[in-house]
Amino acid sequence: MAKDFPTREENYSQWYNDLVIKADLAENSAVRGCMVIKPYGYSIWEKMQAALDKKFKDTGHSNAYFPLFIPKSFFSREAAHVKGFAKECAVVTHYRLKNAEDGKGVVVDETAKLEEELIVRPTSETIIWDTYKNWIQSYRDLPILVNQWANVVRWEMRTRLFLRTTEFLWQEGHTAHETKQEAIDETMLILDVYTDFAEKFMALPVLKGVKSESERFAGAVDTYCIEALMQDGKSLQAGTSHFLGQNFAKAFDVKYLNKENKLNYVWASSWGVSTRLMGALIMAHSDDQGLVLPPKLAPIQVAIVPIYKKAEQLEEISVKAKEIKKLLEARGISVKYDDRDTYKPGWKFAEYEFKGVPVRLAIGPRDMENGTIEVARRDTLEKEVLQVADIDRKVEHLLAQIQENLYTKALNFRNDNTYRADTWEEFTDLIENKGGFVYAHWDGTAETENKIKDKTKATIRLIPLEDDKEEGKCILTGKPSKGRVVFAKAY
RNA sequence: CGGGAUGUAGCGCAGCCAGGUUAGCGCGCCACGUUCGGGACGUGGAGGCCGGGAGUUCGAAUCUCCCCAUCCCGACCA
Repeated sequence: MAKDFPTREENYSQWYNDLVIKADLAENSAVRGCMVIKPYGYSIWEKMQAALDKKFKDTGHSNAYFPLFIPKSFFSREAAHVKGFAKECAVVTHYRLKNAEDGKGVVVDETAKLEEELIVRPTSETIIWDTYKNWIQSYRDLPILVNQWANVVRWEMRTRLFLRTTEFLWQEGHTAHETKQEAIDETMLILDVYTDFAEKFMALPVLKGVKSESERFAGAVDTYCIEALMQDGKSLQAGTSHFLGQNFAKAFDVKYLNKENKLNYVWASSWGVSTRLMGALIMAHSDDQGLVLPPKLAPIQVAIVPIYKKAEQLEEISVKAKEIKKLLEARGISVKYDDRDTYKPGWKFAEYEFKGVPVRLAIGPRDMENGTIEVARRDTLEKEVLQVADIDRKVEHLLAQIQENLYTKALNFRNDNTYRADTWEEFTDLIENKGGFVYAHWDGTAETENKIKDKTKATIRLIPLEDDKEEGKCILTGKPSKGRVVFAKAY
């Protein structure tokens, strides 16, 4: 299936593109910039959804669903918001087609023009705050802790599977609170939820921080984020959580009566992660042999391959294999027993390897005689022959070990690719020749940030939250800096 | 929207410059047989409006013009 596959060294972006397609995760569709997420890829996304959804519910949130379409006028209510999204909105102007006069196909029926155009949501703050206005009258209605799983559309000029597509899937949480502090607490709570998810499920270490003004969400007071380092030394924003202040409450006139019978604007947060996480997952762990998936997100955690010559052998092996499958499933492990006769064992080995299945078991006639089984792990590509007794416990343990190992490997990689720069020369050298995260001083102005971006293509990924604030001088202007920020080239 | 390139079988490509029988090759696909502990082999077979349209010509995948689509670079991008 995937023999001619470039190494990361040879061509990193080709490696990524080929991996996504050849591992059956997604493909380009007939619609420019929009992808088809294939069953194998989608089942990974479903696992992500399930884990995140549980975390949201466990922290008191409920799911709801708001419309795909947003009246155009809603967008202009919040000035910064419309400015940020105006350039990438799909607009619905008509609601009917008709047969073309020349009989060739259909054309837009110009008489069916919408009174007010509809925007296909690039995010849902506006429609949601217009709705919340009706839900909120008193402090007793607060907080509102709602999340929605949805698709959104942002008309991107250039797209890449999972990393940037015109339409993508995500979740967006939208909360309303009595006080500023509650809204900030919510923003930070979700940042921790995302961090925990990235580290525990994706095996992906992330940096937490706040965005500089130029990277801030359109309409937010503060945007917090988690950033992860990919194997090519570029940073990927894996999730954002915004403290919206009272911006949307004021734009949509959402007030509540407090206990003192006084009207106040509510305080808000919004937060989201998207199918972009799939890109992060792929680029964080995979190698030149293909996809590597952390056990907690792998659709198939264990593949069992029988090795046999005759039909009677297969029958005998199948009995044993199915027995093992049951034992593993009893421990909550997802298992695929692949007894297809249409592919040879070697082919199957290569396929499961390429698709990142964490553990592969092989049973052949020799094993049947010796009471053994071959166990291969995807992360290290190591193989060993174990006694089949107690195999379910051994595999369960191995899966946990793989999960741990992937995280450690990714963390070591990040540590090895995190630098400090004190001069402009050091900085440009690191950005150009090494990549990775570079901690450096910055004078705090958008102007300097932009100049650095123009000169090096590196941007401020985040301002660390609770780093020891060390004073210094801006690497570009030499002006005073209150603390180091994290620079990197980014996706 | 600028610069460059490419459209030939499901996928990847050759053929085009120097027009000429039935358009090839690899992978994949189907059937049968032998195989099966790291991507098997043999034999036979199916599959093409050569991106679309117009033109030149006795004759066009090949030459000319127009159109369409895709990819790469740039601009753009919470």
